[in-house]
Amino acid sequence: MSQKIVRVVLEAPIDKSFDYLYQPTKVDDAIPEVGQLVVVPFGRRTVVGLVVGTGDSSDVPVEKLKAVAYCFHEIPPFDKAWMDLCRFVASYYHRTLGEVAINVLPKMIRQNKQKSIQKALKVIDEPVKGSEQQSEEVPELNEDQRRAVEAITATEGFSTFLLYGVTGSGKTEVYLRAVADKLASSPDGQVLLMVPEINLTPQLEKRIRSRFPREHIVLQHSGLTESERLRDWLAIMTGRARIILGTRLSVMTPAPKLRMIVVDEEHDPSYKQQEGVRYSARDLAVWRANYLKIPIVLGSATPSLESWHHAKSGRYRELALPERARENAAHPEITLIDTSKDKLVDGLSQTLVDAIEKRIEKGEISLLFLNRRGFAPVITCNACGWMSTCHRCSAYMVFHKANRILRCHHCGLERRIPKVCPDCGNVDLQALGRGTQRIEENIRLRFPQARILRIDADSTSRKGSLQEALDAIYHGDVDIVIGTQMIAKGHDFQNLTLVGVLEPDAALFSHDFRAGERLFAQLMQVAGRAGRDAVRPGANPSQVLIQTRYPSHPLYQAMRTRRYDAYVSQLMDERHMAGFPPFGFQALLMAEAKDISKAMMFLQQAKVLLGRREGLTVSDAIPMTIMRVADIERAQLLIESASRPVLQAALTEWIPQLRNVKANVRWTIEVDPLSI
DNA sequence: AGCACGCCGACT
DNA sequence: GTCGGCGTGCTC
Repeated sequence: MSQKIVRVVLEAPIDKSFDYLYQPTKVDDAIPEVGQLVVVPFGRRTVVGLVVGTGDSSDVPVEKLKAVAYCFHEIPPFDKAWMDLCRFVASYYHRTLGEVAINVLPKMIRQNKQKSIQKALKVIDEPVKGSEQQSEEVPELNEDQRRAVEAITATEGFSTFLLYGVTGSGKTEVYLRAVADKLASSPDGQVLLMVPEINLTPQLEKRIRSRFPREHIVLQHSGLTESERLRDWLAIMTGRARIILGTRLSVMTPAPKLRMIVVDEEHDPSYKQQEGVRYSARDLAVWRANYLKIPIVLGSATPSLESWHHAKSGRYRELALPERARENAAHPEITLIDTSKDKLVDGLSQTLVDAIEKRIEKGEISLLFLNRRGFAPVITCNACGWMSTCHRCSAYMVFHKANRILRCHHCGLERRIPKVCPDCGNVDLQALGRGTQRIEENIRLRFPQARILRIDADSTSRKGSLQEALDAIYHGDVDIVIGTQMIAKGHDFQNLTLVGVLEPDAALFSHDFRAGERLFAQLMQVAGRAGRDAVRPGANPSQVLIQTRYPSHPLYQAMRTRRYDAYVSQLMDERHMAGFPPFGFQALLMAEAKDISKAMMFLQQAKVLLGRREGLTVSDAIPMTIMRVADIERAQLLIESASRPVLQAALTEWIPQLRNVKANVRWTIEVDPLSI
């Protein structure tokens, strides 16, 4: 009996494996091992699957068994560590193993493009041609940097470091030294360096390549062509690639000799996958490091509250870089413009207009930062500053235009919009965060002679257009740059000496409890765009002007004094009181249907199924106004617990029951949602 | 997830 | 009389 049974998982929401027969076709065709990729017939189609077990018998009647169509023998089987990573992701985010494991593979493999795979395998066999010498000079470390590097390199086994330092404090140099140390002490080891968005930080790749000219360095991000992605992925999984520089998706690469992980800008929301399997790449990186017993470095000027919390509790080791690495690198001067005194005219204060004029005269560039991210509007009183808060959970209630009501996205409470301000009786209640569209037109009117450049998702959709725009700034071909958060990251520009922040307040009073944390991070980053080496002959220091109605708000005060820690401790208190992360854990059940009532009915049924549980809070079903596609309506149910195990146990029991509900809605569970 | 099968409404 | 809507069930 030479026929073997192989158990295979497939990319489908079916939580079981399927058995197949395997008959060797050639003499050298070995039986597939656990971790091997195979191609199998499944229903009417042929799909790629992952072998999770082998055996001599099956519970399925032999006549029902089909044969494995093809085994990827040329690709080594995945190791146990990678399989366990996928298993963890599947269980934590409540997906099937097949969905996770197959979903993270390069498209070329998922689609079984054998010719391309053969070609890529040939390419990675060729020796890497690196340049001969190190072209970048290695900078001296300051005292704090040296201490950080020593702490990291002295570590054996698992440890999470939080490298906390402002822009310009030299975090990158610490990463590079630690990487150099790891690669030297582990001749066949690999290191993974994660960044939020690689196309915005091309200079990091350059710097790594010149620092490690002889090493095999590969990229993993969604901007690569499919054949590049495949080639580099194979170089990783065969252990040839030594340095992996990638975005969130690189956390799932099957590096067999991983010795260290770095997560730069660990607070950045783009580490959260927002489609398919909605994982947090930062959290998975920590899990992976723990599993592999290797060190991991999380770096940020504005750490996430989760990481901050762990650093304070001693679970992470905090390494602070309080100083700027280069002595002549001055901080830009941050000034708050009180818009209750300096009134906005179509979004611009006189102080800002004057400042821009001055820069144009001197031939310097102004950057106007517009935080246009889709905030659901909160109702506010212009006279006394009252806000539409939910009296049940102290979150902000959101204005729903369609039926003209206020709704709390946290508990589901609904309320009529008050006709007058409940605090002062003023009749002039407004939706906060409106009117940003007019600002750009207004700027063009005010500065008709200025060369104005707009940088946002629309204006940079064409490949290379962002680079062109950045080049224009670099060469001084513009006077005023107007941009969204895209421009907050990446290069700093010598001749960019003024940063104006136009409408930041909406984020202060967002229904999204993470908005304040994110705004702070963004403002710090955008402030860093102003020329850092401000000590040029005869130059004034760069200036950051923030227009706000609430200059005494702790966020802005912390901004002005650069004391993130002061603001964080206030945020921590708020989160603690509300039971929000990092003090509580959340999951969202989201339902989509053509008819909102269908989605709502499904969620109500789901809530009944979940029942009442000790330590678990379940909101009402909440209809959402943010609709992705026309004709599709969304609603959601929020599940919270102070205990992760309690939340996870409830989800594990609940989800199989949900699968049996026949309500004809699309639904997904999101664990640890970024916003609710 | 796909994909087929199956049972009820407006069309050549 | 058929074409096609989407509810239901299965895939080794």
